[in-house]
Amino acid sequence: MATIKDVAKLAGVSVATVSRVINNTSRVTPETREAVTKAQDELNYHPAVSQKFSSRQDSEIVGMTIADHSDPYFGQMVKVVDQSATKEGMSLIVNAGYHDAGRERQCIEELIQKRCRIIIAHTVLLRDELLTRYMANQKSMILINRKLPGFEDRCVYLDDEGGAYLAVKHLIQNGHSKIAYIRSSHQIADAEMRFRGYVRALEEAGIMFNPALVVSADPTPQGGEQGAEALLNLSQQFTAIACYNDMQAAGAMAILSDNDIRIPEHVSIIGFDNTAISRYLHPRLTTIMNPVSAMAMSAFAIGLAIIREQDTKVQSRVFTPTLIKRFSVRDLRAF
Amino acid sequence: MATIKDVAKLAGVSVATVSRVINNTSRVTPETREAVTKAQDELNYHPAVSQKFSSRQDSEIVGMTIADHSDPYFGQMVKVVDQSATKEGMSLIVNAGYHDAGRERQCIEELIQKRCRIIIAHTVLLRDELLTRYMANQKSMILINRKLPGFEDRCVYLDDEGGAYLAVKHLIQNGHSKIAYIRSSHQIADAEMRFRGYVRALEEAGIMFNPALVVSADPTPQGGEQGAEALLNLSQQFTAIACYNDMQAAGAMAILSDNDIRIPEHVSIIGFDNTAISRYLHPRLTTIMNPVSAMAMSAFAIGLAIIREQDTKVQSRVFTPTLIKRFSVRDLRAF
DNA sequence: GTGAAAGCGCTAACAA
DNA sequence: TTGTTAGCGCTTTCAC
Repeated sequence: MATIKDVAKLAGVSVATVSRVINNTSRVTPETREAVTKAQDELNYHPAVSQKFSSRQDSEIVGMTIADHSDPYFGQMVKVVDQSATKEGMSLIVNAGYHDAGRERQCIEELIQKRCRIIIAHTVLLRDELLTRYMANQKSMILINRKLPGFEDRCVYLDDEGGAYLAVKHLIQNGHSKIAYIRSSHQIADAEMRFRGYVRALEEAGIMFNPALVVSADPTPQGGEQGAEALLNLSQQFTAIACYNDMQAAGAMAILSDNDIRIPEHVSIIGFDNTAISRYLHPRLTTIMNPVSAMAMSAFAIGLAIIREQDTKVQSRVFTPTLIKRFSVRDLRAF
Repeated sequence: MATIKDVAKLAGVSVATVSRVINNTSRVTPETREAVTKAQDELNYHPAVSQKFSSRQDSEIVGMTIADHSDPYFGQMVKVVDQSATKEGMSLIVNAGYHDAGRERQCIEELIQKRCRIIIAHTVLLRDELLTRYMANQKSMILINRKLPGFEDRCVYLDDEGGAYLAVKHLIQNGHSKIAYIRSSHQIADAEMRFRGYVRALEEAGIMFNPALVVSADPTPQGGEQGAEALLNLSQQFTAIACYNDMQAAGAMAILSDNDIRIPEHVSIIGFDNTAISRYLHPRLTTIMNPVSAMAMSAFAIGLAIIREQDTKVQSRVFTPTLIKRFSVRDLRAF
């Protein structure tokens, strides 16, 4: 691989001059520029970015940690941050932890070692203590989907409890009272919060919480299938199922349909997240809007404000989920 | 941010020693190691990776370009490469071009500038000429989903034409002859190849190709909706629709269903790619398996073999799609 | 086992 | 406008 020296030699100029034409950081005669450019592509020269910033302080790269590249939920987040970063002339690196605490930590460590200017971390398995240390040292590190005591101004998250509450309340308002819940088997905060929202909605309506109506499964379509099967095997009565997320809802719907249980005629179902898929299920799935893109944008904006030393108060931190009515919930009161 | 110097000073040793304990590249007394480690986390020191490799030749990073982070199709690819890379102790950087030729080029350029050891490029808009130049200079650059003349040994791709042929042939074998096709509006090779497969299957069966039965749309659910609407408005007769991909099929199914057209009773439908979503549509979608993961693994393996100077002949390059029968195609001959 | 010092490829200050 | 040179933070010889 050719270096700046090679280019300089071939063009008959100094490395400084080459550097100048590359970054056009100062005036250069058309002839020298020409000579340099020519040498440059004759040698197929590509400046090594890592060196570019080694002499200076900064790096112009934003780092991000997510759980899983193949999960469209994160895909959406990454896309938004990527495009925002590009707009600011920064590049993006994203590391995935795949639901493993050790890897999650390594992801963050790697971003620090790569000297990212901004770090947006979706980390769910790291202990508060460790995370606190990272946050304290990385001034432009933002947490997404997590509320860390002492760093509220750098946390962006959804009101998960409120979202689930909204979902279940919607079912109740439609006359449902025997409401099953498929929760996420992952030991993470939002799983717990959503579950609490379910319980609160029930309590508020004076409906007895029945533990037998709650099953735990992976937050995936497969999980939804298993959850629905478990629910059917219980032979408990229920007229509706609330799910941890749309993926589970998709799986559950498939199983119900396989068993000739019609949605929403026989059983109503409600999801969470408003994943792209939810609009294309049959029937189109009623769900809770999770403004992932807006949250990701906000996280990036906060990070940017920090490194630009601008006011950071403008950005939203906690996001409110909203109900998206489609066709998977039946109004029992009408009959 | 603390540097290796700071650590050395605090630990009362030389930078060389610090470097040694960090990489444990040579024996060090337990006491010095202890002192260094202590200084290290007292200062919250994280070695700057970019510098680590600046003195040497290599970088231990693999780069990848894709079209869109939010597309699960690419998410799957990225995940596989990520995990393979991690297994080899390498890290991954991925850049997305978002269906823009300029950005696509920039993505590759960036990976080169970051000195990736292996580059896996999914690039569809770059001209052969330009790509040839990159391939010639980057010996461990692999193309995915593209066949570039002269570099066949570094191209991994699917037989798209064969896949679409398979899909349409399946419809024909089930007694269909009025078969509509929703093609991708993107000007890319695989869109063209899949379309050709459709035409060839028709021709081979002696069915007249009817241009009026072909509509063009985005390779997304929205595109599928538009495509299906267009098809319905044409008021042409058809008993089946073959789609460019599963996303389009999902959108098309929703529209048909909205119009009380039953699948597969009234209209059969077949997708392409076997995206996760396809199993959860109603009815479960018959589609063509696109072994993205296997292809991505193979691409990485080829890259790895190249930098390891190992035999590269072992890996598969062209992948064969297979039919996945589910419930969206009706057998007309049975009636 | 450890340190001094050269070198990696680049930028930026300072001279010319 | 251009060249010289110090320096960025790290690794790696080569002595000791």
